Formats: sequence, C-alpha cells, structure tokens
Amino acid sequence: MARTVPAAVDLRCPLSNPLDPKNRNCLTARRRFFVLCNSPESPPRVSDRSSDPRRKNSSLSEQLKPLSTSTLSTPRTAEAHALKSKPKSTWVNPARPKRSVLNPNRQARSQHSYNPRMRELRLFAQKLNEGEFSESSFLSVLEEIPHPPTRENALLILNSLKSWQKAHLFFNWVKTQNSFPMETIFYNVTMKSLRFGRQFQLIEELANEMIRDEIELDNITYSTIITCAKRCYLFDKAVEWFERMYKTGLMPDEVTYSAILDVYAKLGKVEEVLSLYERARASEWKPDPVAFSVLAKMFGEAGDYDGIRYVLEEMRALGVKPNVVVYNTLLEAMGKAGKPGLARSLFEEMVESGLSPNEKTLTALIKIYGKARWSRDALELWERMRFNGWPTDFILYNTLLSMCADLGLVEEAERLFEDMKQSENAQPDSWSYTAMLNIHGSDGNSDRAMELFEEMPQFGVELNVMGCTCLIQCLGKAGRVDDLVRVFDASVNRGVQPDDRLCGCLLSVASVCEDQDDFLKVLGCLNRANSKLVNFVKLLQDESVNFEKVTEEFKIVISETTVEARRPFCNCLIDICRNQNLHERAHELLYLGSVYGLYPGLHNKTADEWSLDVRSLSVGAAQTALEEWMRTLSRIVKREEVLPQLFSAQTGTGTHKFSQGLANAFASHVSKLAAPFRQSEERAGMFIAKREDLVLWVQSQDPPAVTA
DNA sequence: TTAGGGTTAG
Repeated sequence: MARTVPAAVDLRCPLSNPLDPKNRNCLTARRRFFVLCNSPESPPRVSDRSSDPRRKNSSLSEQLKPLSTSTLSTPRTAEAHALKSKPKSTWVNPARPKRSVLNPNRQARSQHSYNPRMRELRLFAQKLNEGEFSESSFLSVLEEIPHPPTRENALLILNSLKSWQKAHLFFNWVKTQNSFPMETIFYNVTMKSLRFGRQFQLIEELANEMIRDEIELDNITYSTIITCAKRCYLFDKAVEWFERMYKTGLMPDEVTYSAILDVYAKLGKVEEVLSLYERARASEWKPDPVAFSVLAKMFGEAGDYDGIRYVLEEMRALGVKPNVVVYNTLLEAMGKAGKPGLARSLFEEMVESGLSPNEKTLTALIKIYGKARWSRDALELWERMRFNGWPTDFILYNTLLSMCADLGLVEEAERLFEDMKQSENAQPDSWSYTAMLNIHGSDGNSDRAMELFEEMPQFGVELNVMGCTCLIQCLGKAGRVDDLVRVFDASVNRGVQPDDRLCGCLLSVASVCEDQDDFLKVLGCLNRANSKLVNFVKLLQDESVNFEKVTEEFKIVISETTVEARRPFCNCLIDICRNQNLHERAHELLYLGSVYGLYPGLHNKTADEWSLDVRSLSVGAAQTALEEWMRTLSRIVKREEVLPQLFSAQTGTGTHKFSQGLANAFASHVSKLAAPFRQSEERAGMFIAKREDLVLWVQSQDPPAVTA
C-alpha cells in the first residue's frame, strides 16, 4: 500500500506521524515515515550505522537500533521537531537499492539420487522404529545393518527414524563408524528430529560441535535451532542464534527470516517485527503467505485492527494470494479485534476464492459468532459444514458446544453431542461434558445434568473442576442439596481440585439455602475446599464480633482469593448476611468491598444525573447498595445540599437466555421501600427517579425506613 | 516428521 501513495507526502498531516497516540497503530504512517527517514533526501537524525560498510557483520539488532530508537520510539518532542524541520520531504521509492537484510533466494536442498538398497534399508529402519530398545541393545541392533553405513545409506536411515532418541543415537553411532566426514545435512536431519522432542539443549550442543569441527551451519541449521528455541519458549536463545548467524556473515533466507519474525512477534515486540519487515521489503523481498500469517497472528494477539487491515492491504498490493492458514489466522485475529462482521465477509471471500475451509477455519468462525451472540449465523454455518462435508474434529465440536452453552441452544447441543458419540474422530471428552453440564445446568435441567455426570465414567471421561462447578450450581438451583453433597464428595474423591470458582459456586448455593440444615451441608462441602472462608462466614454470624475484626478477617480472606473470584465472594457473603437477617453486616461487607476496589464504578455522578450501577452485584448486594444510596441521599436532603435533576439505577437486562435478571428483584425491592424509581421505557434495565419525587419520599420517611 | 518457517477450545 505504501507503494501506491502519491509522490509527495505532507509530513504535517497528523496521520503521517506514527508516534501520535491517535495513530499508534497506523501502519501506513509508520511505513511512510520509515521510508522518509531513510531516504537520501531526508537523512536520518542519528547516524545510520547499518549503512556503514565497516559494520558489515554487525548484528541485526544493532542494525535495527537506529530504526527502533530513532524512528519508532523517539520521544514525541524529537518527533515533532523532525516533522517541523522537514515539512516538505519528498516521497521516494522505498525499493531503492540498499543493503539487504535477507537473501532473496531460498537455500536449495541437495538432490539425492535413488538408492538401490532402499528396500532393505527401509525395512531395517522400520525394525529400529518398532522395537523398544535400551541404548546398548539399540547399538547392538545397529551392527546388523544390512549394508555398510555409507553417506547415502546412513542418511536414508536417519531420515526414517521417528523418535528423537533413536535418531540421536544413530547419528552418534554413524560418527563413530568414521565411514565418511560428517556434513551439515546429518546435523540438520538430527536437529529436526530433536526439535520434535523439544530437546533444545541437545540441539545447541550439536550446533556448538559443528562450530568446533568447522562444519558449516546453513540456513536450514539456523532455522531449525531458532524454531526449536521458540517451541521451547527460549526466545532469548532464538534471538541469540539469529544474531550469531548474522555475525558470521551468513544472510538469512526467507524461511529463517520469517522464523525470527515470529520470535519477535511472540515476544510481543511489534515495532521490531515491523522494522524487520520493512527492512526486508526495502531489499525487494516479496513476503510469502507464511510471513503474512506471522504478521496477522501478531496483530490478532494485540487486537490491532489497523494492523490486520495492513496485512490484507499489503497482500493485495503485492498480489500475494492468502492460503487457508493465512485466512485462518486473519479470521482469528478479526475475532480478537472484535470484528465479527468483517470476519464473516472475509470467510465468504475465502470460500469464493475457491479455498475450502478446514476445521481450524470453522472453529475460529464459530467462536466469533458465539462471542458475538450471532446464533443464526452460527447455526447456518453448522448447516453449511454438514452440507459441504467440511472437515470437523473434536475441537470444532467442542467449540460448537460452548457456543450452544453461551447462546442457550439446548436441543442443538444435544444433537451435536449425539453426533460426537457417533463419530470416529470426535468422541466427547471432558470439555464436551463440561459444555453439556453447563448447558443443562443453566437450563435448570438437573436430571439430565446428573445423567451426564453418571455416564462419564462409563465413557472413560474424567470430570474436571469446571464441569463439577456447573453441576454443583445446577443442583444448588434445583435445591437438591443431598445430591450436591454426593457429587462434590465424589468429584473430590475422583481427583477434582476445588478452585475459587467452585468455592464461589458453593458459597452462592449456601446464600440461597432457605433450610438451615441444607445451609450447613453446603458449608460442610465448602469447608473441605476452603475452611478459612467457612470460618469467616461463621464470624459474620456472630453478632458479638465488631467491625474491626470483620475488616481484618475480610482482608485476609479476600487477599487469598484470586482476583476474578473476589467480587463474587463478596456478593455471596452479602447475600448470606441478608438471608440470615444480618442486614448491618451486609452493609459492612458492601462498604469493605467498595474500599477494596471490588465494586469500581458503582456510583457515577454528573451535574445532571447521579447513578448507581449494580450490574455486577448480586441481588442482595444490589438491594444493600440501593439502601445505602438512599441513606446517603436522605442525609444530603436533610443538609439541603445541591442535588441533580435525575437519579438512575442500572440493573442491566441480562442478555443471556438463562439469566435471571437483576431487574425484577430490584423492582420488587424498590416497591418494598416505596421508593419513587420507575423502570425507564427508553433505557432498558434502567430505573429512574426525579429529584422532586425522591426528596418528597425521603421527607416522608420518618423514621427513615432505609436506615433501619 | 523423510534437511528449515505460519493457524484451532472455558
């Protein structure tokens, strides 16, 4: 796309400033700016060390320094200065000759001729592959090799060995035979095998051996080392070996280059990736689909929609046709950037271009439709999949089931689940059962949920903590406390490790128990998982305990809880207090929850409107918050302070098919208090009161009901 | 896996 921009670029245009926060992601601007900074008409602000011939073998990161420090990360003031001093720079051809960063020709593979002893050697390799050997027995079998281990014979066997251990042993054995001098290709084949076993240390040892024995490391060697380091999450090692290659004077070809692009991308170093990409483009490199896939993945991870668009436009401008992997990566990226509509169009474009989607394509799309709550699109896609015979696998099925759970599609989920049971390649696993338990749990069908729980061992599927949580929630809602206890005990005995979400679930069941025996039974389960939490519940029930003690214990319990579970815990604790007629304790807990940041954005004030946002609160917590708010307003009215025109309380509508909706509970509490809030007709899930009505109501409260 | 690079699930 940069190649199609007009001949002159006005740098004063804000879009041309890549460091303007508004344009942080504007890659067009970055590209233009890059080119301008490195054009002869616009000399770089700092000396461009990469163009210094004396620095021929400097590492790439050193070469990139002038770029990353001056072009992409310069403080904004320096940037502004540069822009001011060069207002009328001229656009130049970015493809002008400059020192390359990569070799445009991919390293050629050596040709191998037909080996007349192929059959016997393959059979021998098969014998080595199939047997279970100790190291010594493997070596003794090697002595039975049907033909001498010449270069070609040894290479054929080495290529045929499947396990990295055997390949490594064979490689070392060949070396001891001294039949021929070891060559790069032997190291490369062995390294590839070691990479399957993620044996980076062994690979590095081999690489150092090559250096010691002066055996040439080529692009294949380096790319194998780099990708192995990457797969072992040893990104620093990957970069280290890439730099080492540069220092030896070996130019990477596009395979090594995209491997290192991916390393920087996985490190989240977007600027470095772009610098590398731009550098290579300036060397007249035409990126291939793999390179674009790397870029697309990187932008997807960052949720950077401008970046995704840039990838699409670059491909279009360069005439590179995306393949299925590129489409998959782009679709996934669109999903992460929150663009379901664009993902849908891109998918249609892919099908129209004649490409057939694979299971990964469909998984990405189903996930996007589920997240966007586009049930019609999701189900239509499912129909198309069946009609066209597009490939499926268990991940796709599980994604479909999760989508059904999110959208409340019970019958569809049962059909899919049945399909899975009938299938050969997608038998239900613990994910599938979890999704099914979630669906029936949310639907309130505890019988079906229990049926699923009982059948799991028959199919050899282990229950996981999430499935257990769904089932416990379902049984709790159905009031089947004895079954709940049985399921909990069985789950823990089967190896489920309760986490904070499961504890939160038990706590929420406890909060709705009307029967004291049931309440104690649920707390008994919770005690097995989190005894401190149970002790805290008991402490709350003890009216002789003062607020300071509650504060102290609250702090301990909450700080030991994962961040995501803190607010649910606090909500449930408030609900428990209200159910046990401990209203003041509920108010104390709401106060503590607010102090410790569990309810950010609960109160919002503008000059015209004060609002209470209870969408993340439980019913009891929302009631408590409303009461607290009314107490505060009473005090303000009494003090005759300034009040806004409008008061609003936001409960939300609950988009989920199964959601109970906070609105109804809130409405009945408002009516119990006889407070003048009315549900808004224009704004769904919103309760509104006018200042005059609220003031009259507050004044009529004598003694104020809400302060009780 | 037949000497090297990129894509799927709470």
